[in-house]
Amino acid sequence: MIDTKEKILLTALRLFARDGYEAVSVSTIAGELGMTKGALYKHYKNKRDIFDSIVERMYRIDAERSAQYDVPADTYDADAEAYKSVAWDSIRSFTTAQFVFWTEDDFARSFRRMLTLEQYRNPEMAELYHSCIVDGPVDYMRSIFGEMTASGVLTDVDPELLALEFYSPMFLLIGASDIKQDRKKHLDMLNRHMEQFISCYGRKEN
Amino acid sequence: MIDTKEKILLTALRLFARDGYEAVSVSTIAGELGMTKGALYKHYKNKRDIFDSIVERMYRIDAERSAQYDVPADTYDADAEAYKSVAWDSIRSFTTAQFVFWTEDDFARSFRRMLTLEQYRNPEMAELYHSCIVDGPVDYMRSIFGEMTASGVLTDVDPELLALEFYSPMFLLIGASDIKQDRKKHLDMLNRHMEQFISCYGRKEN
DNA sequence: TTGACAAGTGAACGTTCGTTTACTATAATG
DNA sequence: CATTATAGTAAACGAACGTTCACTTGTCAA
Repeated sequence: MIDTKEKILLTALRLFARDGYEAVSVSTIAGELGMTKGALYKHYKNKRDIFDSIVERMYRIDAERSAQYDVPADTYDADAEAYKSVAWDSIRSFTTAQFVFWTEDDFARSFRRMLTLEQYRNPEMAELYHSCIVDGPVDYMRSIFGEMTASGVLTDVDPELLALEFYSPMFLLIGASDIKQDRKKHLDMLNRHMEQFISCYGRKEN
Repeated sequence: MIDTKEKILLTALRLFARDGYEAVSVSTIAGELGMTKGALYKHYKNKRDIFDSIVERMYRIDAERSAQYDVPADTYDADAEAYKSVAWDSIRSFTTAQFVFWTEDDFARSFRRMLTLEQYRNPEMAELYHSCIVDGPVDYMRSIFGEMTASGVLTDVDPELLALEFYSPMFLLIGASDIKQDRKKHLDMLNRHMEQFISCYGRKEN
């Protein structure tokens, strides 16, 4: 089979995401694929090589997604009222897309869980974990809110605090989705949170 | 030494919290204490017994803390304005105490990290993790906010949404404290969040 | 047809795992 | 003083670990 290497990577990721890297044996990965562990070494030079390939893959996926979502936001030449609704709309859809990505996309969901399990052993994984789903998103929202405050679309509360208020419910709901798979309810809570946030901090008028 | 059993428990917890249960060997635990692994079996019948003792210990600690913090809140016989400030003050101090507990108390902090690492393997650990630091606190705040809304001290937004808005920043900051040990900043953010929350949702007048 | 190569088997490697056992030193108890 | 319990060591157990290797296929190009 031509995509055996891919199957190994995905199976290993699924197991790493449940049990942690150390707790998953090469035999188990091979067993899940109906082959012997010796065969794995035709595709990866060792167990760590599989792990590294997973991380490398995620870097690639993340780069592609960033490129896709980096609308330069230079389109605020229209009137203020239009800019306002466009800004909130794009925040809404971006946030929802991020939530769906981290909770429903098989690779991203497993990768996030794997990072969760590796964060305390490996400083590099800790850094990656936080830049992906803790500090990273908060910093990103802070920079957006900073611009919006400057444009007068937001009340002038400290953007860092606003970013925390905005993102942390999403962070909690992502974690909650790992156990209760009540997708509808979590998405609903996320949307209600965003509306609440906008009604609290979005400026009604100029 | 009379408290060897205690030292074993604390050392094992510290290692479990960093590497995960499976990745910690009995030899390593013994080695950290300067003894051979055979000696461990004079105190615990096997490795799992150490883990179970840790969980049992946390149950005990949690029960003691609940008993201590369960002020029956039956003291809202004073005038509304006084009740209001008393309610917010106790929420503030309770929240801060919880944050300090989960981020600075050695046992609680390690236990929380251990649960984080075990949550995907063991449904019982998943349940415990969420009841301790995800759904549990949210549900608790929801019931408090429900009462407060009924008393007219809070705007009548859905208490479940309010609980999410209130607790999730604390949840994120607890996680953030695991890497950046910027204790002052996290406590500061938590306090600013609470003031922001109160100014948003606390009724200024009756 | 032949030869090279890719992919998988199964056994073996040395190491480490959790656990048990025989034994020893120390300290408390009759 | 004799004895019994406690807390430790050191060695061994079988099983599982990651990894390697000789060997067998099947496929495809020369």
